[in-house]
Amino acid sequence: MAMNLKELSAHLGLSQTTVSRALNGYPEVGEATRLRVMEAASRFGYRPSPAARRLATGTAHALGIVFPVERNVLLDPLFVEFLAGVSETAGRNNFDILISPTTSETEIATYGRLVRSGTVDAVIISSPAVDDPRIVRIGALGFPAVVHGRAGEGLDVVSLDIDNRGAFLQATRFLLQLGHRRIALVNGDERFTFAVDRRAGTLDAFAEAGNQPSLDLFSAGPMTMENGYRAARAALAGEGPPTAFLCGSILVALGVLKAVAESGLEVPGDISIIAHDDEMPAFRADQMMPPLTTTRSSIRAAGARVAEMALAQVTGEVLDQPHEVWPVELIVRASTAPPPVR
Amino acid sequence: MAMNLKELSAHLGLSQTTVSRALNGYPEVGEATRLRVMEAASRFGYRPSPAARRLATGTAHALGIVFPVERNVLLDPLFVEFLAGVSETAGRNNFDILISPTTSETEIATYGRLVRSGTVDAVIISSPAVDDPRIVRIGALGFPAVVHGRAGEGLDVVSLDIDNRGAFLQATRFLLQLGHRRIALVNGDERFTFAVDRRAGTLDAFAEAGNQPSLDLFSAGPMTMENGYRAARAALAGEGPPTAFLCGSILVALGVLKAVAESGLEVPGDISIIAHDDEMPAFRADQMMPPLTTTRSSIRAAGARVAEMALAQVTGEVLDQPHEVWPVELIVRASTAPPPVR
DNA sequence: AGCATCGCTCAAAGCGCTTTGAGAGGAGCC
DNA sequence: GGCTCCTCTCAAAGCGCTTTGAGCGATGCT
Repeated sequence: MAMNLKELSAHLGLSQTTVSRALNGYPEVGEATRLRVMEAASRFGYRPSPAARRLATGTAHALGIVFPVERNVLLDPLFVEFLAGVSETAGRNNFDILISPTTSETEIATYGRLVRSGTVDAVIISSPAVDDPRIVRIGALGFPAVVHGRAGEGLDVVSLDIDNRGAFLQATRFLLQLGHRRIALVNGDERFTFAVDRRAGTLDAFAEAGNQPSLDLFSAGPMTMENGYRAARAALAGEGPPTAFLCGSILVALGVLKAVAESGLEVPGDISIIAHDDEMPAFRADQMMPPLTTTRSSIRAAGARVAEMALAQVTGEVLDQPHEVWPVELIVRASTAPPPVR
Repeated sequence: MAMNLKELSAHLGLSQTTVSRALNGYPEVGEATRLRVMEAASRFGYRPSPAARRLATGTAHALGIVFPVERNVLLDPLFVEFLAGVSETAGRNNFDILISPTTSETEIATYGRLVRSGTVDAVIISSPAVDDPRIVRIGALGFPAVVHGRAGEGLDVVSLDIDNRGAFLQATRFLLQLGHRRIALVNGDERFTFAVDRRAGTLDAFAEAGNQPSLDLFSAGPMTMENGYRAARAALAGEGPPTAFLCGSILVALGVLKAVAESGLEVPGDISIIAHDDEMPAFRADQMMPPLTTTRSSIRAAGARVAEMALAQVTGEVLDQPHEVWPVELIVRASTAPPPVR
């Protein structure tokens, strides 16, 4: 087994106190002593036992993410990318990441367990629903948490979200300016805040321009290719088909593209497409045919920042911005054009 | 804070020993006492502190997965699905899952840290490379580990793999029987064992039939749509284009489908496609157009079994099968047909 | 010189659990 | 009754760390 503190201090002829303090950067220990301790520690490959430290300090040095085993269909590739972001900062600060598997029904209980057992110091809540009971619960518990998405109004839970509403406002505004009127929205599941916000942004643009949105062209569901395909088929087959599609993700856009192609229509000649791009490396908007116009925001960077915000709370640091909202860029590529004249 | 053992036993008028034993199912405690203890524990919502238990027993009650922050491009959606499987069994046994973020260079060190610090009781190694140093290392350490994929010969590390070689043997055999001769393989990165095995299986089928494979049609790379598309474009543009494609994943097949469509060819009339299907719920082979012929194996089920194997090692259970290899089914759907006559 | 002050170090007391070794009481046997 | 043998329970000793409160020279001030 690895060396423990007792042995190390014995080797050094110092007390455990001094060694521990030297290693943890307490000011009470002399610089010369500290150096000597540090050197010996790395020479012997000493690593304090996390369990012991945890027990003694009550801090876990870990971030918790509850992993919804069944619901993940919605998020699959996005989740990994987000996780990668969280990982990056967590790793840099020597924090572990604990994934707690759970089913929807027991999800709240799982959070409670995580919180109370002291296995983690802070919790990250991703893709919150509207009035998400998880957030309400965590808020009530007063436990360090960061929501990736929009947290309810009154709750003082730290959150980071991208400006979904602004993004879809911009995107829709752009389509309207190009002359599109019949615009289809293939949204994510509207129980989630991000989807609600996107819908709102889309409507904002119509209101701003004084145009009537065609609500029959709005749909919501899991952000998969399959659903994009299905929604687009349905929209294109209806009377008064759309001339443009707004898609919740690149995956959805892929499905839409396919449906459009099958209908013998062309992008962007007949149909314009704008998708929201979370920057999944496996699905790059600029590599699609045609390269997609997108509203872009790195979900990975968001993950990294969310982790930072969580760590800040753990260390008692005060965030000057408890609710960050990141702006989203509209990147115009080749999937948008004025609607066909007829 | 939650109640601790001391308080609970005080309430019950029993010693900590007895309460602890009652809760952990030791035989020394009377049935009546046990019931009384259990009842009180759940009534007070008592949960033993993981940290304390960890320290006392030296067992972490957690499984470790090292999460390669950069390499994940290859695996994105697959990884989540696998993780979901691991989660299921881990959760059922009250094991936590620790994700340790790492970059390729420090990956081995990360494993070492995980192993030595006692943060986890077992480690899961996914998508091993040929002669993967991680496995060699873990094998040398004698630490409980399960490899998802093929573990090197001599190393006695428990592993679970699907029969990649057999799968591609079957698939290729099927294509050969249909009359295809120029068969393209769009493989995963051939540093990984699964990809090597698939290539081998493909060659096996050619050898078995006494045919020459067209190695110029074989390619390898990340299993993304993009790469599938690129590989297929290249293959179709060359002289002596293929009449069939073998794809490493559904994603790859999607890219191939697109390239085929762009070349004005039809599936399966002009081109047959078989893909390996890991059963990602977001990309269902039977929902594609046309529904894809696949070699199918649930990566999620594999994750669940891998976790079981890891737990077994932790509890000292002996696995009668330290190297499981799961058979893979060939599911014939609508993307395969005899090659066009000309 | 005498006092307070500072810098450095230490012994010891937890943190909340498991586990060892032992004891108390009852049953079973001669 | 006296003995052993179970059954059930307990006190106490860790697990490896942090942290409190104290001690002990050396330094600075009057």
